[in-house]
Amino acid sequence: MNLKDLSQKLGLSPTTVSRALNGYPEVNEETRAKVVTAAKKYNYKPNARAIRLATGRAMAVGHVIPIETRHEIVNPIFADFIAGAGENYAKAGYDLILSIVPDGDEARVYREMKSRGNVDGVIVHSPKHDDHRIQLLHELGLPFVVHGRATGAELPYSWVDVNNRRAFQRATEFLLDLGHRRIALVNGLEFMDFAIRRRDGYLGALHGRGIAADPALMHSIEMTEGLGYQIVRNLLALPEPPTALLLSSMIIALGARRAIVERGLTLGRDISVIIHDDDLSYMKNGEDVPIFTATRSSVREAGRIAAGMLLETIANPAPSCTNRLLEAELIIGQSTGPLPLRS
Amino acid sequence: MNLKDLSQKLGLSPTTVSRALNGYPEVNEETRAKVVTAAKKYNYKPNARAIRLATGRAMAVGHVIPIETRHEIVNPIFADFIAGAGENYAKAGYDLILSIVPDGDEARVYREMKSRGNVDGVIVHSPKHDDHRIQLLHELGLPFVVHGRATGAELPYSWVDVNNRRAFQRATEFLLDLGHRRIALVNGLEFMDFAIRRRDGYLGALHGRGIAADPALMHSIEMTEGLGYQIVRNLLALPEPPTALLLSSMIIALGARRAIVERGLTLGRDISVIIHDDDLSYMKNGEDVPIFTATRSSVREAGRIAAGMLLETIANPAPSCTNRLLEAELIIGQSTGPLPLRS
DNA sequence: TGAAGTTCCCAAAGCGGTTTGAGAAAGAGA
DNA sequence: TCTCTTTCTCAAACCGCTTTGGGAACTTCA
Repeated sequence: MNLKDLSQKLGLSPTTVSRALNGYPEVNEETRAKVVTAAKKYNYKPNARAIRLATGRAMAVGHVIPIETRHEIVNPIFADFIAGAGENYAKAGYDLILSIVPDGDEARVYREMKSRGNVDGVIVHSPKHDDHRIQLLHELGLPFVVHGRATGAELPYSWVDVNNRRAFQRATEFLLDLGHRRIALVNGLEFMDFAIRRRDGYLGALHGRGIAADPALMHSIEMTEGLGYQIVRNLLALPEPPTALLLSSMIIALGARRAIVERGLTLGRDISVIIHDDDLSYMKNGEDVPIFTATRSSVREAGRIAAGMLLETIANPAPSCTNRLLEAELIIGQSTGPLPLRS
Repeated sequence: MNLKDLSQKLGLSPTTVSRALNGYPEVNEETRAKVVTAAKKYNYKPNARAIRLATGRAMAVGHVIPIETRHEIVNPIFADFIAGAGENYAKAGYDLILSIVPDGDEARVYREMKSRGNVDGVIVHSPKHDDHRIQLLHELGLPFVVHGRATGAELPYSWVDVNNRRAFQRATEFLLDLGHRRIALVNGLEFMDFAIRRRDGYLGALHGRGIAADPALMHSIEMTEGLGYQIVRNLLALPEPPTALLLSSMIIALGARRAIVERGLTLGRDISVIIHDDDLSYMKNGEDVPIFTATRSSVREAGRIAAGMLLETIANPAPSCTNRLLEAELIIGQSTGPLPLRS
């Protein structure tokens, strides 16, 4: 059942039927009612392919997700981010096109999306420091919103980000207030923009109290359970081990906990841990009582916001940019405590 | 730059240019070469929207991912499954359209995909026991491949699945061989098909040794860390606690480990644990040495296979069905050991 | 009564490709 | 030389919708 069939059944022209269904004012309300009920009756749904060609809009947004090449790791936060974003797309009648692309091959994909015209805009995931993709998308004229920021981009652009710097500064200060002085940082890979900001927050807090950062306590890893375990095990084996850990993700924390337990230490008593919690649906930081003290910010909410911004940009391609800086809340859990007395 | 422009520059008709680029035989090789180089020079990429309308193919595959409504949980295996599937789609020039839909609302989405024609086929995720979606997709005539199976569907259909029953039977037998008799099962929700099969495998192994299943040791939960923790904590607090655990996912296992450690027990010595490991990229079961003894099967590989099957079905819509049953390997890790002597 | 608006609907031209059916040019066979 | 193929190219139709530019019928106003 297509527009032509339907219009014939109604004894109207395709034009009128199309206008009636799309809410144009130049059609009699009585006629419109007839058309609408007929459309429902015959279960008429306009062909998406035809609409796209006729309107020149793809009615789709692209999410280009880089996959870490060496270990082929897909960042697990994507599932929740996309779940949030998807809600908005569905409401607006947009499709979500997912493209999982090896690290460094994204430029090609963006160019192709632009020239083939199968998306109206894209969400940029996992921005690196000084990310070249922003420049490219500007040149291509493809609307986009960045999840995160890319320090160093000279042109303005739209983004949604967590205040990573402040979150890690606060977390560090919280540990300092508890008396900790040897605080280790287990960060994500520090060519990622978020990781740089977190390190800055950590260093800022230490500096504010006149404490020198110890490079032996600062690590930058891919955020997996296994690496979290290894790094923390090494840290605990140091002659002067840290008394507190600042961990960039829940998954690192799971490995860290394994290392801590293995060494016979008790979380929150022998050693304090603060994590950053993206509030992933399948990996909650405790159901009622938080397990870890954490800086929390829902990545799903970020997805919702980013999608909303992108749809807005597509609908109204003004040259202006919107930014949204989300503050992480500091959740006090059971994994932090005062500096233990020397044993 | 569109087909018309390009053909004018070449002094050829759009027909010839189109045919040259699409490899039709009725065009002179010399002409074809000219066309191809010109296309490259002017960076001509055919408009995806026009191709779709003209050919009647959407050049896209839909993944409808149900979101558990109460807790809004997105199954974390999707990220890896889709990463695997995406490789195949990219090669074939297909887009991957992701649709995250509240539990139970999938039927509407499938119908809409069919009538709007924005996909050529779909992958069915998370089949339930006697899943109605299979019947629906048959009626709609939309090509599909199921990741998993749905016991009770009367018509044949294509699927890729792990041999869940055998995996859990082997795992249970392995524990029995180690002398364990009180083996607990912490399964996924048992309206999910995979969970039913796993339970059957577990029960089959017990039955094979003449051991009665104890309902107090069998649990069915949403697979989260938090619930894994709660259930295992309760199990360990029983007057006669289990000496071994069979866990349906790595994430449950993380919670289980927390409960075990909290109780002061040592994994693999005081209590044995076997998990099912989907080999998620960000949640490996140990880098070199496996942490948990596990039945392992790569969900990413399953994604690759499912995508390949679907593309095949779309290209060649024969009435036949393909099935692929993947055997999980049993990985011996450090989390299992012989039944400890009575303390 | 005639002119000027309104209101409602339609024919036709698009969007940018693919595909059909046919024709011109070149080569082969008689 | 003429006819029949084969080879290559093209004009035009088509995919299913939107959108432009009228135009008929009906009001309103002078």
